Amino acid sequence: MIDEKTARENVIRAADELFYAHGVQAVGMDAVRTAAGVSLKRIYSLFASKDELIVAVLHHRTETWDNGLAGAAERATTARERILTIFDFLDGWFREPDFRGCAFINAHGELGASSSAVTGAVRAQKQAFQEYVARLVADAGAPPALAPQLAILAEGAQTTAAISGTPDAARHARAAAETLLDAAARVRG
Amino acid sequence: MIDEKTARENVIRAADELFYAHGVQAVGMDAVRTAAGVSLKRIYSLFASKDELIVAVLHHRTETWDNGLAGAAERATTARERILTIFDFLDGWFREPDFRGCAFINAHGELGASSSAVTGAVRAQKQAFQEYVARLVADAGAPPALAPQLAILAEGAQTTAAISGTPDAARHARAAAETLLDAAARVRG
DNA sequence: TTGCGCGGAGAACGATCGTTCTCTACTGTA
DNA sequence: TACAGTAGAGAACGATCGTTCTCCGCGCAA
Repeated sequence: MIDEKTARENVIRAADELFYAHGVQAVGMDAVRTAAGVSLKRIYSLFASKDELIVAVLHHRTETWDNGLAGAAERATTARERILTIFDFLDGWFREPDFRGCAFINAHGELGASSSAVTGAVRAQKQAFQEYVARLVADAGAPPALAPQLAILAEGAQTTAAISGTPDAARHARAAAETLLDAAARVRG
Repeated sequence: MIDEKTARENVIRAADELFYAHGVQAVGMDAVRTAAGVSLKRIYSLFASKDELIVAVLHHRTETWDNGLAGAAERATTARERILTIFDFLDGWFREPDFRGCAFINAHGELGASSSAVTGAVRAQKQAFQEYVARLVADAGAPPALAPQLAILAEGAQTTAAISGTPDAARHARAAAETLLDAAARVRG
């Protein structure tokens, strides 16, 4: 038998892929069982309900996102460059063939009205991203008001890329971010 | 009996409110029937399927959105101001108690993977908005590259406001738009 | 070898959904 | 009054979903 940790990971990874590709409600637990290779009984011993599995998947997505962001930031030497790597990271993501928008935004649109657990997980992720941007903005010595503006650019790029089906939004958002950074630098001195 | 036009309007209006408040998949046709006061048989004589009703609702939302945007723009005298009224319009919308994000983004996240008709309607609306912004940018004599940047700000403000539950994003996006407009004017001379 | 406990496969259950069908009541005409 | 046509109310149908239950087979102690 597979040990509990591996089984958990298999279920979350399979559910993540299916939920992201088809939407949460369009994927039945049977499909998760088949994809994960873990029996339904086992799944329900690991997660009390589908709702709990959804939240676990969102937490897993948060880690993936954070790691991707941190990995992209490593290539930068200055705080300003580190901010711009956010949009380079988005650009690479948008070009992945199975890109289908931000899983958190999608989950919120689909379940936000009915599941407060989902709303909480999504809100926590977005707030963490806001704080990440705020740290970078502070490191760059830019005014704090710049942070939510950059975060809004990143959010808008994600929905625009998802709906349009092209990765152009990353480039546009990056250009806007540069303009905002330049303007902030000009004001500062 | 209600005439066909009124029945159609009643169904679309009822479905729009329910879909927006609870999500499309969470609302059954029975609930639409009850809210619209139109029998199921009649609904299915007006719309071949739920999918067709969803698309009709999205078209109705497009008109509402266009009218709201045009109404806000009327108050402006210059092209630059007309661009900024977009964010004033968003601000007012975000403050409505039943605001729950952009219906098109929500519908795309929920059904975009399974219904190409929904994807098409959503994509058409977003493209129309992009073109609207592009016209205003041209009227303002700003470089065309500014248009997608402003549109991305508007999209990002909508998702940020929906998830955070506060209307602050409209103010932040407006400030960013002003900076971008100023920078474009500075370059132009 | 025998008995036991546990896990896998998937059938079963109750609820709900989109869609269709049945039955009844009403309208207008001769 | 008798009749044809239509629309409303909601029951019915088949499918699907989340969740639970049953049955079977395998590994291990004595």
